[in-house]
Amino acid sequence: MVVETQTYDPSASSSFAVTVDVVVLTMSQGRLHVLLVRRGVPPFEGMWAIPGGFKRPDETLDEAAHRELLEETGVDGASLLRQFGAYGDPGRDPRMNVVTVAYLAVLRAVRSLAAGTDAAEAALVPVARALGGKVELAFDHARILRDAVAQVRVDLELTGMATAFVGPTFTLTELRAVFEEVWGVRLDPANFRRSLLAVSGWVVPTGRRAQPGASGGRPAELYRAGRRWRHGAPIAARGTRRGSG
Amino acid sequence: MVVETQTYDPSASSSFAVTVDVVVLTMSQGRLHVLLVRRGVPPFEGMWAIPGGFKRPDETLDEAAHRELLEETGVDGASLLRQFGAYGDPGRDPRMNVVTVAYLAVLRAVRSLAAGTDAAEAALVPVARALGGKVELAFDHARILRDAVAQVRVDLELTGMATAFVGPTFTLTELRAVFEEVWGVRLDPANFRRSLLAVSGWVVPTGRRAQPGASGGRPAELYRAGRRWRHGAPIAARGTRRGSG
DNA sequence: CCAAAAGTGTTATGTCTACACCCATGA
DNA sequence: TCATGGGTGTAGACATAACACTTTTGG
Repeated sequence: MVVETQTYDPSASSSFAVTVDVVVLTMSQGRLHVLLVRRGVPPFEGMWAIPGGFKRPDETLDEAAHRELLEETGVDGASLLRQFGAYGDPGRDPRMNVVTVAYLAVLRAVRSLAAGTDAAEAALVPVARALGGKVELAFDHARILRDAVAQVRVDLELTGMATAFVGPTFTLTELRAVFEEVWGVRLDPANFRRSLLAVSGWVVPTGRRAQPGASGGRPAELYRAGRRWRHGAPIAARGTRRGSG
Repeated sequence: MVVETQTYDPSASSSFAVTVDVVVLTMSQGRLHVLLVRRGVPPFEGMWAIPGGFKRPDETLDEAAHRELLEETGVDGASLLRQFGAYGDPGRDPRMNVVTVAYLAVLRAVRSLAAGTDAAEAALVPVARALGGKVELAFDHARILRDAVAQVRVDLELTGMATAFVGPTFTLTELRAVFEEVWGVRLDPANFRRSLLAVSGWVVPTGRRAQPGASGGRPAELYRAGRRWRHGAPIAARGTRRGSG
């Protein structure tokens, strides 16, 4: 058995470029969308890619992810940002050795995100389309996106990630739509409501009510995220599977 | 809003050394243990560290982790190996910019692991001791070990990681001990048995029986891991918490 | 025979699901 | 007043926890 103490002898180490890629997910028109940018230079010129950039030596990986998110979306601060994987296959970038650390950012639909950007360079793409083979992604970004979506499905059950998809106040129907879309299930509104309200702390009623839609209906109560959206599950994933995701 | 396409312009990137650290966890005398190596050179000379080494440009991160595990323990092949985090804080290595990708390896107690090694250079240390402030770990390895243990607790519920702690055949009492130790709970043997056997596929009876201990007792049936130890949970974590972990 | 450990049965309690029903609104 | 969507009640199915009891071994 060889015991190799970690010496970091420079002669034994190759150097890599380290990047941080941020998979920005959001709900738009009831569907899960991902923010993609179109590459303007080779390699993979013209193809869509997950936004990202180089890590600087004087910042942590988390800080680099925050910086990238800010640069790409203008969103700052306590936005939900979660590291979920590192990718370093040889040849994943044809020009140099690159190891990328992938982050997941969950945002509520930001209109300035699509509006304020030249559509040819950045766009919100439905995840189903981005992974459906229609859109060819640069590098190994299809794999990274697949892993990101898998991570969301797990985190939705284990953490309070769901509220990051909706606004500061929300109706339970809006929140339920997040679970239904990400998990590809249909949840009973009555039981969903009880699951969340059974344990005090998940959501807090604001006392205000939302405007009903044009077709009428009783106005829904507005809630805000409670203290303990981390860790523990408000609802279990073992719902009835829908036809498609 | 700045749309920064990923150009990998070398002038914009700094170079990093990339290492792979492998947190080897195993059960020994009923307690969770971690394999640590003692550093023979500065920095942190004489302190304990998580084994690891440099990633080579021509191998994937997973391959690097497998190679490190083989070099450290002699264990090869389909051993349970799982990436769980990347660490790149500036200054985490005082000499150079290092980003490390951390892996979790779960092994059943290998006697050659402790026996075949000079005790001054590698040792199995109880996790409680390694994280209890008694043992000072090099670099940010205390944080990495904490994250690894947190990951095991989650994976034990979400995947079939538990069987990786025991031998190719095992009694249900052995398997239950893994859950009890990692989660810090006390589980009812009767209900634990039912939980696993209720869904066929988790464990498969071999027909053979284990030898009872010196103090007698009915010999336990021997099982082997079933096909579907991934994904889904054989047992939920919401057990009664014990006094200590 | 007794102690110890494995395995089985039983029951009270809790949780989840499905669905019926009531409430508040727009048109 | 009707359609629409939000909110409440409830009975049956199912899962969980607690614990008494039986089985099989060593001494």
